[in-house]
Amino acid sequence: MTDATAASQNDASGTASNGDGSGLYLVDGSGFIFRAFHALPMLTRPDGTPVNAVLGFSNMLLKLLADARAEAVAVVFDSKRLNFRNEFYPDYKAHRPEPPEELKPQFALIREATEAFCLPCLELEGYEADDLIATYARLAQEAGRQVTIVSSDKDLMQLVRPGVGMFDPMKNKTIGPDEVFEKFGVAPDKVVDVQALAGDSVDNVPGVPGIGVKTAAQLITEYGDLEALLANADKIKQPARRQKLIEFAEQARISRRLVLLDENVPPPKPLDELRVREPDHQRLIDFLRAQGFRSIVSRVEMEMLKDGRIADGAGSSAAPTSAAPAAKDPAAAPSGEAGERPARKTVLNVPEVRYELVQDADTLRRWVERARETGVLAVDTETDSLTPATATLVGVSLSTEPGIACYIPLAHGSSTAAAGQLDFDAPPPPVQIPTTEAMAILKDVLEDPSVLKIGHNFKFDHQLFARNGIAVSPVDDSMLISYVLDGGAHGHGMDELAELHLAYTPIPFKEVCGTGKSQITFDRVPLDKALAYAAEDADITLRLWTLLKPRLVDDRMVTVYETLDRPLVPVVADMERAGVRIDKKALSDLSQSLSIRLAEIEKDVHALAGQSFNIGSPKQLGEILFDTLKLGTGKKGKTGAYSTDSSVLEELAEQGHTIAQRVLDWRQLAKLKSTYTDALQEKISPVTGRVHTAFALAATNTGRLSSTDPNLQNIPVRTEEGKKIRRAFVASPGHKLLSVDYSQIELRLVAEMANIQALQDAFRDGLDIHAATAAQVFGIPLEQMTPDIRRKAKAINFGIIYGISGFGLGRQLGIAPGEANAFIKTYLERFHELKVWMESIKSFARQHGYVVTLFGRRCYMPGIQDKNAARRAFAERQAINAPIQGTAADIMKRAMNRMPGALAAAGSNARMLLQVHDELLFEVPEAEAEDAARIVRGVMEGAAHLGVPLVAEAGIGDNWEEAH
DNA sequence: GAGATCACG
DNA sequence: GACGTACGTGATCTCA
Repeated sequence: MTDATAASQNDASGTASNGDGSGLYLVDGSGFIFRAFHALPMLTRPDGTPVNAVLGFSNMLLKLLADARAEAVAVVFDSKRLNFRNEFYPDYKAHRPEPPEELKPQFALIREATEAFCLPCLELEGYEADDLIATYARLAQEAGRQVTIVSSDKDLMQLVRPGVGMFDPMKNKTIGPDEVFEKFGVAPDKVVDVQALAGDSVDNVPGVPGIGVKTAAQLITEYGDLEALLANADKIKQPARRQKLIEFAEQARISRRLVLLDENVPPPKPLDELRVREPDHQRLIDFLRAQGFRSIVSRVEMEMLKDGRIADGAGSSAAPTSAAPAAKDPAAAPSGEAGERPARKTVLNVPEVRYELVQDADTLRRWVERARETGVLAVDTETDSLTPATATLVGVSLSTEPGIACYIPLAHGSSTAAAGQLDFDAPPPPVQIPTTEAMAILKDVLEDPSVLKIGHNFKFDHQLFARNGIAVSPVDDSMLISYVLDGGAHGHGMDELAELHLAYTPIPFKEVCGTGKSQITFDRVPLDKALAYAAEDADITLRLWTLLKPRLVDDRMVTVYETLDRPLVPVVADMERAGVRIDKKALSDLSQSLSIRLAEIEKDVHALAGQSFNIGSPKQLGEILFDTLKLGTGKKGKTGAYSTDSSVLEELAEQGHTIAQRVLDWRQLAKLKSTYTDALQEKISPVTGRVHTAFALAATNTGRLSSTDPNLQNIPVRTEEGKKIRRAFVASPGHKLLSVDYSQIELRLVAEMANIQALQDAFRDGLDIHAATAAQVFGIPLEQMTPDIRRKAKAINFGIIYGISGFGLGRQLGIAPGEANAFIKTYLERFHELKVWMESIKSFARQHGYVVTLFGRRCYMPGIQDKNAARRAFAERQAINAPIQGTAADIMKRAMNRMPGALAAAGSNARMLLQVHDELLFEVPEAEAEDAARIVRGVMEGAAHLGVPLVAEAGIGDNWEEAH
């Protein structure tokens, strides 16, 4: 974004002031601490002190200082003691629980942070931050200064007025009169009257019982204000409401006093002291470094380098640059001359950016040259759809160094004419390099082994270039680097990482293309907007890479990235591009027959219920079953609604209630129809005639892939009806489908990682593992094994993988938790190594906040230190499961990475199409099927060399059901 | 947009 | 003794 854009955005948002440096930002420090603490994943300093809220706070200030430009910023805190409201209403905020343990040490650190930023801290005993904010807002407004309250607290919304706005730093959204009206249904000056009636359970403000915000707003709108309403309470038509208003009139008045902010508290610092100040950079860096905030520090340092502040070793004493004139120094500049001061551009600002629109071949060649010099090139493609296998390439953006980027439009049309529509009045399309020519110029550098290409989710771009005959290499992916470094700690989308690491909000896609029905494709975006958006993406990608790449070495995660995730990009890109063939006719026939059967069942169910209702509505169904028909009492969930999930319905069906069984049938068929037979047909590409899923490489907490749009990892297989859908996945003419899956990989990995001798022996002997464990645990010889005992052992084996609990196992087996606990006890005695291993994992997780797979992948477990026992227990089960599931995922990735090479070396024409966690699906010329099966099994079984053998089983067929 | 439900490993 | 439970995903539907 250019500075001009940034400035205009600020103005448009209404948060900026007159630009004369007299504006004032009042940050609700206390409010922010709590919100940041709960919104951000737990982070600790090397010494164990939690600092997540401190990081959020620092990032927020940094961003604010960059955005606020010429404004003064002050941070306001609550005083620790009780405040004046408790004097007339002792219960005020009485139900507030103690702050969480991890938050307590952060209060002091946040004050330190404020001081490190050289910002004034405002607090006053006996008053809340909100009262101070109200007072300073009034004072500043009277002095003609524009005020922006940085908070999202609804209690502050009463202060919004001309000259006083609010800004929500977490949502990055301004709050003006319109937003206040949306929330309270009245103008800001009536907010306290509404709050007085509606009350607030969080702050323990009583209000009037039975009246919520909606009703309160309606009443205040009708009567003008609270006193007028109370005076006319007897005229209210609704009897219950009238009575409550009369009865609780005094309580409403007290509530109003509680929520009304005091604008006249004695200000702890004179308003004039709240002026723009130049931060002491060295002090700030020292503080941030002490908290271990590396990315933030390097950002500040980068800025200082740019301004020549580090070269001479000086911090704040360095000579001011032209962008930060001496008048900034409060000592040198007597207050009161604010009007003459030019807008400040602090060193904390996002550096100046230069984005160029490339519309001719020579300019593009210059960018290619530049990339050859720097050796790195961030690349991002823009298309007209999210399916890269079939999307049209609309443009390419490049960045060679931070702040320097370009956009090369290739297929932009006229922005006013609708796509494919003839409009002779429309302006002609813009000047663009023909796609083939641009690709020819780019091919050299994209395939140049000495230029590293950097993308964010490059799998997408890889496909587009592959379709243009370009095999991009070598490639780094900032999304995957982030995933390897911080998997489980947060998401890895570019916008989220930009917020987190760069304290910057990229231009939202919807701002460029709109949303919903009026959304346009990127080829219809005007070039100036396309440039700002697309070039920014390449710029941010490069910046993120610069920050994250060195951490791979520091955190010893290079091997995981280099051997598992990085090589996967071209492999999975080719799978997505290949797509899978679907028999559309089979699906549409299935849809039709399902429609008929659903209609029949629906008729039955309505007859059994004695009335017509929506079976698809769990709410209506619950009411029919338990209120109307009174089939048992029903159990209610958190929301107070009856649960009608399959376990409940199955129980009713067993008691002989036909309707429950019929609803179960209906549910199953409705699911199959809506999720699979209908939706899948629409996902067949008209271009390739196949379905192209997207495999997410950085979505799961354990290292698995996931599949979306459509999800091809959850195609039915368990029921007979479901298998019909799987039969619609077919091979091309002359081809077969080959499915190869790992046998019991997760249980083998438990035996390996926990070093369970007896279990390892059983696997080495090639025994039926569930029968073998049953024999060991229940002491029954294999020859006497019964299916029921084997079933129980199987359930325990699965339970182990999930981080077993007696309750869960009991529910699975339909036995009492106590009985299940006895099974677990015996199991752990027989396989005593397991218990030791599980304890060591949990202890490791508690100590480090993450767990590790056999191949070194880290999975962060934010909940492991939670004070709440249930949440902690949940995290402990995750901690047991993640290394098992994650190691299996690692092994599968190793196999996938070796697969194309192994197939090519053997001269096989098999194509890998899908991965379903422990299964790979291939399409292979009929005559080669058996050979391919042998090669694939070899690669999969050889993907890791462990104490237990890995076994892969292959199946061949004309469709997926047959091959599986 | 959240919650309930259910398809898969 | 308390917490509320099997682990990991994504899509669809209803309802506020």
